[in-house]
Amino acid sequence: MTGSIGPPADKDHCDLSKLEAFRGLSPSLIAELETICRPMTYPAETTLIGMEETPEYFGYVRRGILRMQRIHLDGTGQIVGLVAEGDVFGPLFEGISEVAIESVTEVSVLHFRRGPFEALMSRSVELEHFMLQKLMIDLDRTRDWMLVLLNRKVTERLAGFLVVLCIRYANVDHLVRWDDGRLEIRVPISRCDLASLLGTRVESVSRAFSALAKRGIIHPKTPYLVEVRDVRQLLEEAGGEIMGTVTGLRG
Amino acid sequence: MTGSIGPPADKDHCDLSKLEAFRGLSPSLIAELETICRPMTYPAETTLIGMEETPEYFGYVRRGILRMQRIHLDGTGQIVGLVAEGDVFGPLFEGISEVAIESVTEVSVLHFRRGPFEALMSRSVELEHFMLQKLMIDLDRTRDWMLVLLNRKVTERLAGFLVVLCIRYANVDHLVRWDDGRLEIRVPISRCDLASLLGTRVESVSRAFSALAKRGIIHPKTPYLVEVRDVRQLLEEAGGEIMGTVTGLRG
DNA sequence: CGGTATTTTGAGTATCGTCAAGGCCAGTGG
DNA sequence: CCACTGGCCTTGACGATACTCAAAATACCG
Repeated sequence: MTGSIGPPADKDHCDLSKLEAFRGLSPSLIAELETICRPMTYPAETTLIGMEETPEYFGYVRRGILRMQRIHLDGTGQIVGLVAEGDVFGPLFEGISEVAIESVTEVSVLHFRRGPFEALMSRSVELEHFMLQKLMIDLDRTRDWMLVLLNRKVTERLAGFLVVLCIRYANVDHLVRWDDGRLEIRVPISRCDLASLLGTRVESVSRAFSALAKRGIIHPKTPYLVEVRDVRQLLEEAGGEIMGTVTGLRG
Repeated sequence: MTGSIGPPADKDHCDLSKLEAFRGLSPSLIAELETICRPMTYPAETTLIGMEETPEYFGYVRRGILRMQRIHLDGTGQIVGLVAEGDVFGPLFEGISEVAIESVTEVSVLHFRRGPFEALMSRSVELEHFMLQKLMIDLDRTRDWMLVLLNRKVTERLAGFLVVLCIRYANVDHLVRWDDGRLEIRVPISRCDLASLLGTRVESVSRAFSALAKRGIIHPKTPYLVEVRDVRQLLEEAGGEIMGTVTGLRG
């Protein structure tokens, strides 16, 4: 066979129609998006977008974990959220980024060039509507995370983190696995980052893991792999009834 | 003079063009919005929107303070945010409300009936764009508030609350007053609500006020009126450099 | 297998939560 | 007008939790 038949083997081509996040968009819009889209890969611990910077692109995560981080003047950083497969990141419009976006693991992302993307958004009601819905989801998730942070005990916040992880990334990146009725969670970040995310210290996070383990709620196999032994108790620890209605929890 | 000349003295008429939040919208869109708008007043401690409910309207606050609250099954509530003059509230589209909206003080709001409002939004790109920007602001503010909650000490979270109050509501509702170089803040909620908002207990909030007062940073005149004596130290306590870039702080 | 970084554990101190008591203010009724 | 009352705020005392510093144990990487 000389000359293939399918689409050209353009290494920069992005097939958006296969991605869950873009499901429902019209083929023509997807085609237009694909023209301003470029796949990129970054190693772990890389700054994709600095703080107070107007990046050249708007991003979509295909694989890997990133953290949203507020950098203080003294160099220390405060993690304010994670970005995972299927999430989008980066400020819309002229806005400067309020947070830095850094890779935790190696990441594979799609870049949408800002200028063309925003131009397309002003032309396409469909895209603007799409972004509005993404924003609403983001807002809901941020509010949900706020509820986790409002827990007073570290064990409660840790439990909340694990629950949120299960709910948001149930079928993502092999983060959560239902293994014959046992729930296994891959903790995607270091204890240090987790401490920052939960608003506490590394030692307290470690003690919280130990405390939940001693109560038989979880069983940490390695620092990055946790088996949940009692989902009900975990939910209760995470704030109980609250989490029953968390965005995205169905069933 | 028999028969007035100006607009009809319709008591239900809303003059949106005078409201800061609607600045920039085209006259025709404002006119359309005015037709589906109705002014309402509620006494303090009233539930405007219950949890898990699809309200009949979308709201805009003209005067007063409301709280967003998550109600648990056991009847206790967790406050997740405040809504003040110029803010909008209520879920868009079919979404059920994730939080209850309750008045703290007597409030004067504008109702926009959901059906017509959403219909107008799908017709008017301008309105959809407007709502998208409102959502982005909301998201930024929620992230800012998250930073406040990530502070470990109650005094720091209280300082953060006061700073956020100054920044967001600088020229609203007489909440903040620059009195001859002295800054006076009206605390719009009870200690009990404040404790819930900060993720702590009433007693700790009270102690935090006392601690900041003893250090000369603030001077509580009444429980609901605080004079800030050292803005710099207050900012530092609130998280220092972080708050320097908080959304809306300019200059 | 060794070296390094990360994680966990330990001990002492600071902060917070809990329970209890007291103070302040507004509204009520004598 | 004043005492009474109830709600809210503040303060005190004590136990629980978290932070700090230090050291040990474990995991990770070549």
